[in-house]
Amino acid sequence: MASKDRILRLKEETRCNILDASLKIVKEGGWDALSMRKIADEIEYTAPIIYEYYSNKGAILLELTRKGFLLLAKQLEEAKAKHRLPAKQLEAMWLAYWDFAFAERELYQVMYGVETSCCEMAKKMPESELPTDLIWDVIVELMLPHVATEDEVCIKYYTFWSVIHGLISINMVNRGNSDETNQEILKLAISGIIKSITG
Amino acid sequence: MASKDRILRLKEETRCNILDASLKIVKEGGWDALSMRKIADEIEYTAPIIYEYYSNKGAILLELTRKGFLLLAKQLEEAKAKHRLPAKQLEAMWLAYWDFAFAERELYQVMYGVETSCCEMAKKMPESELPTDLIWDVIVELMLPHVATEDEVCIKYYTFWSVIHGLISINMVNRGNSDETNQEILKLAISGIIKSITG
DNA sequence: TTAAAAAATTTAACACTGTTAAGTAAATGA
DNA sequence: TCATTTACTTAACAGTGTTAAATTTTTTAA
Repeated sequence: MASKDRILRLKEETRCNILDASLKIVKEGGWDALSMRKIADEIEYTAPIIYEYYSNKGAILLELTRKGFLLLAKQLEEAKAKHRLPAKQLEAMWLAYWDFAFAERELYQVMYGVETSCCEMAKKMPESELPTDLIWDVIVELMLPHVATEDEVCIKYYTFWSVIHGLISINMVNRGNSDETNQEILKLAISGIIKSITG
Repeated sequence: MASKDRILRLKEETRCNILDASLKIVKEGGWDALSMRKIADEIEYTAPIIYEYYSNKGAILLELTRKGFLLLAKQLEEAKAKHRLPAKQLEAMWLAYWDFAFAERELYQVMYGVETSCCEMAKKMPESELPTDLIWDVIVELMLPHVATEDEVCIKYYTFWSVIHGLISINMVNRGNSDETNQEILKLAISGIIKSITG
């Protein structure tokens, strides 16, 4: 029965269409815009049909997450293949990682739990700059007697902030390391940047 | 009319109770568990009453966010006050930042857009370790001829990952820096860590 | 004290969400 | 052609944020 095969192929296609439709909706309106009924609209079915292909909404997110990791891995391999020296490879891979995050912004968000909605919220809130200012001032003082430009301090500040916020995020989203490991990474990173300032 | 004052005081108290109730619910069941009706239950009113105090749910989140920034700033100041040398102050402040993130996990999440729901999702997905493994291998190779232990590579890997994921998150949630600044931070951080490996 | 006005609070409703069960239409097999 | 399976839709439930109307309570004025 070749018709069985045809039907199986159609089913696989619909499974794929659901993922494509989901990603399309998310790219147009963000993760909040994604709903089962909108997906159904997009693939020209009604909502309950989707449950024939994915057990629930979470399973769709999970599948998109998986696709994201595979795509990222592929791009890391390509970046690596362009160089011979490990140092160059490593640099190229992290730059590829960076590019992936913004080229596939929505995938990166679901892969690593980067919130999307609170974007415009934290802005326009003066209190949000309080912690920044406090640390900023100490960095300026640490660089004395050299009078640092805005850009110089900015780079130092964001390097500090990135490594610490990154480590926090990673640990919060998929609690990764042991406490000792975290503390070691933290202290090494902090003292490293401080040394790069004091020379 | 002193009764006016009393009423105003009661109103202010209810405003505060709403925030307290919200945070309690979130601490018990995560951000997904927070709903207007549950808040109303907690303060022993019905849902529409809340709109007399906050224009919508977002305004409540915003107020909690503000409280978070104020509390963080306070703790940073306290950390700073414990030291004289700017280098020691800076270290203490970042460690205080770290402590705040986990002591006030829910506040940190809403302040900086750290997703909460996808926690158990990315786990148990083998593909999620693909990018990690790829980069891990190159780090091992870069450290040759020294044969690195698991822990040594782990620290290097997470330092890389933290600074880059952190910078990505910061830019995604409240798009901060210019492209040039980001690239500069990125390249400096990457080459810095690579140098710390190759010596 | 009582009637009227104002404030406080609740009930009901709307449009949406994910999800399930029941019903209907279409395709398939004998 | 008839029966059975498959495909699909409609209807419903419990939940969400939010608004308007109805109701109760409190305050004010006569």
